[in-house]
Amino acid sequence: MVADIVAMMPSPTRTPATASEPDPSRRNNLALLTSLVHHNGVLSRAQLTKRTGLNRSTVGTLIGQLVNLEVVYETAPSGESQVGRPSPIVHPRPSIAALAVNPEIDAVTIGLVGLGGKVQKKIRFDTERIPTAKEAVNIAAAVIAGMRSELDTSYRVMGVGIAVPGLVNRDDGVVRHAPHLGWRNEPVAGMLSEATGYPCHAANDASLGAEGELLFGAGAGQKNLIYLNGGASGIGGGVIADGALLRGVSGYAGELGHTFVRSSGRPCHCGATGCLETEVSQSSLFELAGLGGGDASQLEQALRAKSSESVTAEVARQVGYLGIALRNAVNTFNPEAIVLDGFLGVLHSLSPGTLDSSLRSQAMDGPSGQVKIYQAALGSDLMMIGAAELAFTQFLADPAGAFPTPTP
Amino acid sequence: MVADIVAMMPSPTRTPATASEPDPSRRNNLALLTSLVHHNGVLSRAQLTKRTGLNRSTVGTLIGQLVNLEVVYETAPSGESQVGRPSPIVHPRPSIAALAVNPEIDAVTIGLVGLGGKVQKKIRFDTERIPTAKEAVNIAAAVIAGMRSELDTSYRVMGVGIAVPGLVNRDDGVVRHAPHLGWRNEPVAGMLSEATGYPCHAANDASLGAEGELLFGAGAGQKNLIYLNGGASGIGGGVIADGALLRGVSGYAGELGHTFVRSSGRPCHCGATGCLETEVSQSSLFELAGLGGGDASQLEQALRAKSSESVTAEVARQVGYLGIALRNAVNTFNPEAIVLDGFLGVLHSLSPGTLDSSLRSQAMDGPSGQVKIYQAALGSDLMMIGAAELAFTQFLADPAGAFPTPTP
DNA sequence: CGTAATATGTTGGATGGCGAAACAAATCTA
DNA sequence: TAGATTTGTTTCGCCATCCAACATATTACG
Repeated sequence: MVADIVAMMPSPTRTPATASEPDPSRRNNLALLTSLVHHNGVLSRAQLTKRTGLNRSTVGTLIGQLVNLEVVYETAPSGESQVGRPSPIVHPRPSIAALAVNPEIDAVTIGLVGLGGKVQKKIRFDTERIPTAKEAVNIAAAVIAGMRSELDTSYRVMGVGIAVPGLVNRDDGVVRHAPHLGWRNEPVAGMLSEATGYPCHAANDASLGAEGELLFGAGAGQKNLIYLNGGASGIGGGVIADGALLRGVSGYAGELGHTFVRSSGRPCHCGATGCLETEVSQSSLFELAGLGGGDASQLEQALRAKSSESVTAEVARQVGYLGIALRNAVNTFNPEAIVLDGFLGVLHSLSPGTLDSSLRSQAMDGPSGQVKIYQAALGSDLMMIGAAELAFTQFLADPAGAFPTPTP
Repeated sequence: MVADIVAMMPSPTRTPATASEPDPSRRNNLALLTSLVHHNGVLSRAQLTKRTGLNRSTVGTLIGQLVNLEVVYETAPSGESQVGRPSPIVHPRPSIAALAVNPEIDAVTIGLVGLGGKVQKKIRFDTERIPTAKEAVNIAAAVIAGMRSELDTSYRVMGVGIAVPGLVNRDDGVVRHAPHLGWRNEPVAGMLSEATGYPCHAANDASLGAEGELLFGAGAGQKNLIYLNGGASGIGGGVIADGALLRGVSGYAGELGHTFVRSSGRPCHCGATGCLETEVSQSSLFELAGLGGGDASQLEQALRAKSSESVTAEVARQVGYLGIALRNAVNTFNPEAIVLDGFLGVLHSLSPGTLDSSLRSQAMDGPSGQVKIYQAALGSDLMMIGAAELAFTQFLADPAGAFPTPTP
């Protein structure tokens, strides 16, 4: 129970080589408490004291400030009581909110997520054809404009997060290349910021999925996890290492969909051959299932119903390649958990144990020892939560700082 | 600049609270300064002020403390002077030192490294046969015992770091499996600590190599780099992500030597097939070069002298597989630099540009855009420096804390 | 049913590190 | 030689935190 977060202790494993840039994991204690409440939902003041390692009195004054700032509120102690004076419960205020935008090949989804990670609102706007960046921004801006009066009266919106299936430079919000959307060098964050007046940030969808699963989903509490999502637009990946999202120098890290899994494999749109994404795709599964379209759960049902030799063979083939990619990832990252989303989760669920045993036999003893494979837990809310987290980041780092005021 | 990181900021940590110790933020900043001086060698006080973002006066008092603690010393300003009052130069005291131990299949090397990263002493003890863990510990203990009087009079030894070619659990110092040494579940850190009285820590050699190159070598200043070392005992890897070594849940991360590079490849000792380590090895290169043994630079010379079709073909074959592994790594990590050591550096040097162009064509545009490939810079000192860093870690996190006193 | 034990909130005071400002020192420029 | 510039030094005030003592709310127990 001794806090994994402790007041004012330098991390012994990370001695900063250069102090020229602020370490983003360092926060003041106000931020620490806000993050705890946001990510864990409901905690008593006593629990917060234990988790932070701060003094009772300090936590008292800090919570007082957060109450004044209307970031959290306290309620009477819960029914289940122990010996001693009951401790009030601290809740995140869902009226502190962030907007989330997720453009896909057939729709643009806009969501509103409150502090604490609950999706308050989700609007899916189906598009006739693949939206251009401009169209996606226009759609998002229009939907947000429609919500505007409600947002202004009932919420404090901290910003907008955009989850894009492609390479995104998180620092400047430019989509470098989103192959399935056909976007190149689109400054979506800037465009949407211009259109709405809110501060906007963009990132890769799978990276945000990884963060969402880390904080609120199947991987909650883990510090090292790999998230892999399989959808119509290929396979995206996000990696959490030591509690933080792996970003790389430009924020492009985590492209596990392009892991090499087959010699003389088919050419991939990325320019290489034998990528996981080209060998493992959901289209053939949908065909075998006799479905024209649909989501992962429909696919799973249809494949289970239609179990035949050809289905079994194709599933086995895809699981085999997935196993190779996972073996690599496990040897590379030594994670505690692998979270599979979309049709990759279906593959795992259809042949339970196959991936596990494939990992045990292929990956090295040490790294593979503790790995567990999960199916993703958050479903369609995941992208909203992950994208909103992007918009919350700045606020969580400084909850007492100036609240951004939209200037449309 | 950075002012906000330092003052009165806690940092989330994975270590339990030693709540009894006071003044955590001062310790933080002391640690910051000590690390800067250690890793950058020589800096003026003015530079330290800029780098840390701390106030002039604060840096003054902190440096004063470090001088009192005999961690650093100041000298007169350097000759090259600008407008304004010259700023004294701060040097790390090399008498603050750490011991380094590196067992290999044919030798055990023991080194002494001073604060600032300079190798003060290096003793290579050749062994008749592959040393057992016990033998390696005995050798190291004996050599250290021989140095003991000098250590006690002229140095303050912060501990011992052991670099082991294999899977090492950094937390408990147990070598899980070192295939080429034939070690399994050997608590080397505990054994050596028992034998010498110094606090001992162990880690994977390539991981430590990565840290060494990051802090003092070819990758100095980078925040995202991949280090790959090819030696007689296979291929080891270490990854620096966002300025910190990638460890994974048990510290086994970074095993890039077992990246999948070939379908239906040869079986590897790790249990899988098609590993980089089985397809790319130095033994065939040594054969072609007509050498029975030797180091990387000898190999390079011999291969250059003996250039023939068979040499060219084998080099091309190995570079091809290395390219696949690097492509994976680049897509996964989006690093700024790749540092190749040992015979992998030779491969790169023999066919300059091949790896680069192979990366540009295979890896994705975004991630590969900024990558540069380097040959390792530190040579045989690297392991000493990396291992010593392991022993310095605790000291760097709390330079004012209790200095460990050996109790033999 | 009342007292003890336990856990936690609350308050006031003490601590200690840091930044700001004013001043001093050392160098370059003109 | 005077001014500009940069940096070390000193003093002072701030403020987040911890500590200790006290208050409060609940369970445990006779």
